[in-house]
Amino acid sequence: MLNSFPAEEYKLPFFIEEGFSRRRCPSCGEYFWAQGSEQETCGESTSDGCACYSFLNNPPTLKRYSLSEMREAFLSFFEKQNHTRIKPYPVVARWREDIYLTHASIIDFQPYVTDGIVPPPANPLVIAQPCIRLVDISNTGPTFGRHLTIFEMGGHHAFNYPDKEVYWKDNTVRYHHKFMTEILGVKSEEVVYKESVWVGGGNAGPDVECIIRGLEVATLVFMQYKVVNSKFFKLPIRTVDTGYGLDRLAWLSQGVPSCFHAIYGNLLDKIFSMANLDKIDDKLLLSVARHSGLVTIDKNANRLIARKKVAERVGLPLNKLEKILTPIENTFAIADHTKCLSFLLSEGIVPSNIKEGYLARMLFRRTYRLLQSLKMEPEMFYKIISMQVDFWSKDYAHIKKREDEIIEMIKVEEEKFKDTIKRGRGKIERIVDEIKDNKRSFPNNKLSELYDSHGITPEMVKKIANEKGVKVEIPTDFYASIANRHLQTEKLGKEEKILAKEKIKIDELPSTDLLYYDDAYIREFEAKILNVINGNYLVLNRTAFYPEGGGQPADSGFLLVNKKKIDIIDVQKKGNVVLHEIKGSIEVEKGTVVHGVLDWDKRYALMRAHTATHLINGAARRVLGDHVWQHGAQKGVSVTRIDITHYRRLSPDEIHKIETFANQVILAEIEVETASMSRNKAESLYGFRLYQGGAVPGKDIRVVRTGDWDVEACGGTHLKNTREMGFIKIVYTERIQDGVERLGYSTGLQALANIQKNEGLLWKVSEILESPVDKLDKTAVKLVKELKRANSQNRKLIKELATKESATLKQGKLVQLAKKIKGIRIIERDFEKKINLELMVQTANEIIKQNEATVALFFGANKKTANILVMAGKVAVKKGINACFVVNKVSPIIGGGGGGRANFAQGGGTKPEKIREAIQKAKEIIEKQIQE
RNA sequence: GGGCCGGUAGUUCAGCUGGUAUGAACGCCUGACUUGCACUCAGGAGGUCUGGGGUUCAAAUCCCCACCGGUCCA
Repeated sequence: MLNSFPAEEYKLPFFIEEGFSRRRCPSCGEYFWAQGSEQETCGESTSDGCACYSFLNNPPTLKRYSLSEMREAFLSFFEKQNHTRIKPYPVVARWREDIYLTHASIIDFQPYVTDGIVPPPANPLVIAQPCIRLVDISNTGPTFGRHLTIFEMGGHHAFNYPDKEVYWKDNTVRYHHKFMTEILGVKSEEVVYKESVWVGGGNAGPDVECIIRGLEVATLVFMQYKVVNSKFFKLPIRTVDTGYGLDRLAWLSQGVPSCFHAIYGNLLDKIFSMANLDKIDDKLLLSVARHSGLVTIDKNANRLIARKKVAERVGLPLNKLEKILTPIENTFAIADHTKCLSFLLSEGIVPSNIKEGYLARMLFRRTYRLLQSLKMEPEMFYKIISMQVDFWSKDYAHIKKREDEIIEMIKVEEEKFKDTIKRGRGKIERIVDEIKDNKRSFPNNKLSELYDSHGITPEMVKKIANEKGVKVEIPTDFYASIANRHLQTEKLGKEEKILAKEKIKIDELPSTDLLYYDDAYIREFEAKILNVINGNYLVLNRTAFYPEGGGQPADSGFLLVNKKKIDIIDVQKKGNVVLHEIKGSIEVEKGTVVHGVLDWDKRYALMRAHTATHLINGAARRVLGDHVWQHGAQKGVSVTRIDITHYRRLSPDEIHKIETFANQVILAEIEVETASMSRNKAESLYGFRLYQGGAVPGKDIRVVRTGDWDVEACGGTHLKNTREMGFIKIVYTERIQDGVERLGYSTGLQALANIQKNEGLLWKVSEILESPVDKLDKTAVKLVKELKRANSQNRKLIKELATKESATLKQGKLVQLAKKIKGIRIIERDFEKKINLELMVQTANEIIKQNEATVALFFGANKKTANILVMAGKVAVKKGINACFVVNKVSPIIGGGGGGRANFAQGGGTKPEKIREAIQKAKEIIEKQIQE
């Protein structure tokens, strides 16, 4: 991988004109451009210590800007420079398959714009994009706001096409410089440009980082390469990708101790006072802030090492600084995380244990722990979230609309987390108690298991163990070892299916004309054969066969080729070409005209299913809330399913409501309209709700709209009108993941069939129970009650029987079977064909209870099996009886095995005819045991 | 998308190298002693060991499937 570009790449006319010169930082060794002769180092407050922040209490700007003022200054400046202002995109990147969250402004335009598939919404453009970067989560706080999990990136972007140049490196830097100096009023010689290389998201290019008074405030990236296997390939479109840290710029202009002070102002003060941190030594805070650039927590450097450096410079003992700073940093993090959560949840992320939902859960749990560490009550969480909602609604109105849902989801999360903690505590206590009893140390593998499988952090284990006086050592590489564990399992699980596909040069074939998009109701069509691949894949110039896609299975049917019927067994789309897989193989000339006929019953059922999916989705959103998104779907002829995000199990009421809503739409006879339109238009008309089925590729998007009920980007075939569906019935629901509910449903006659099936079942049960259907619930309750009573009575009876049985034995009716040797009674009893092990055991128990100097030798045999049971009282065991040994030795005679303990053992076998022989042998062994 | 853990009394769990659920604690019921702090003591009730298959003489325990839940990572 390239780690530097030639110096030429950075030698811009602007630098030469303005008297900038290229220098090398003696501290970090990197090259930079600066104007004045005074600038010796790169001027950035790095972990190498090239500089510290000199803007604190001493901002270089003409005035102080709040974040929203800074945003406006940035946007309007670039508007004046002929950039079009674009509305921010969501923080959840639903239009992309490769990532969950928007972590830079350029994300909005990848991959379609940067790859040249779709034109940009404007060119050049300017945007202020809220971004989420959870990779920086451990730095959020300790770096005083240089890192944030949520921040706003100002970006002015230009997309340069081979035939249309907008602007490139030189102008980009000129714009930047103009903004910093003319608008913000920073002195020109205070702006330092550092050379660097930017690689990310499969793209790369040179970039310059802009440093002012120690703080990096912007990165200007010149994206011009695609990275494939560590090699760079020139892209046809060169993209100006700039990122201005609007939060950092606000910080710079205010000169306050931290970026959090700059962003949140009064809100931060309130959180501080909620955390009982009213008396903060501002002087100390500022002097720590000056050196906070030294701190960066990553895999190589931990919090303590960074803190040590700061402590040295501030001149305080490490532990004292640690004690003062930790609560402050935690409060910073709380301010940041609660904002991040508000944004995430407002866009319908449901906390769960998979995908983006997991990120929300992780963020929640981290914040919750931070609150605990500050001894803040959980109610504070809600208060702060509400404060955040109000604070940000001024600029992002949609957040306020979702406030109730946000609070509800946090409530559910809190309950879940409390449960986890409670369970965890119990688990730890049990382990610790056991360790204490055995005086062993806490095993490390237990620590990993607790964390990995039960979500219990080693810190929590340590705390609880310490309370109980057991020492726990957390290995320093604990989290690394967990990561390692996952790497290993990942390797094992990665058994990629290599589909040995024949090498078809699909790209060279003309794209298939898709008749089903012109009219979804075409059942028969004429087409020409363009190609036959491998003898069994037909390529036609046009087709009405729908290829598998968007959760809709492929059509089936047949083709008439030279009057011969050929069955279509699968249809797939590769690129723009539809492949028809046929049964068997065929030899046919190219250009032959064929007649295609669809299996219409199947297709029509799938159309109903597909439209039904949109209805259910719309209904679920109305019943459950706006956080509901489609998480996946599979259409079927008899049952179709949709997975939706929701934070709770669906109640029967909710299911019925969804069902009712969907049926009301059917009765309302709503037209289903499909339209193809440009991505930009579709997004601006309907918003990102479109992407229910995930990211959709391509320049143009097919939009399926069911009145006001539902709008989705969808490539499937749909009914013309909802009335054709007839009827819809939800037949099952299940929870496939925490936060994801699956709904299964059928339409039309199939729905009726499903109901009839269930009704049939009801009738059958009613017949069996001899109870009318409407009384079945009561009958069932009664029956279960009775069954329980019968069971317990049965147990009682067995006990009673056992008592009687033992009494009989004692009375001597069967005394001939009892034998006394050295004071030990051997009671032999044949239960014959009535082998009831429980009765045998209970009877033996009773006998032993009466006289511990007894050995019970019970047995029974029916046609199939034989059983032997030996039980010895305490006295008998002391005399040397070992029931287990006896049964073990004897059971093979009856063709089986057996075992147990010294006082009790049972065995059996499949040769009942040999039972007498076995018992004889058993007696011999027992007698021998007593003799010895 | 991948991995790990679990489902046993009303509750939290033990038992799981197959062999009696004498299961434990808390809760519940009855009685005694007390009448104020998790009172104490004596006794008792309470289980189709999530469901369905399989292996076995024998399955809560081993194997497979389904359902329900927990958790870590991308």
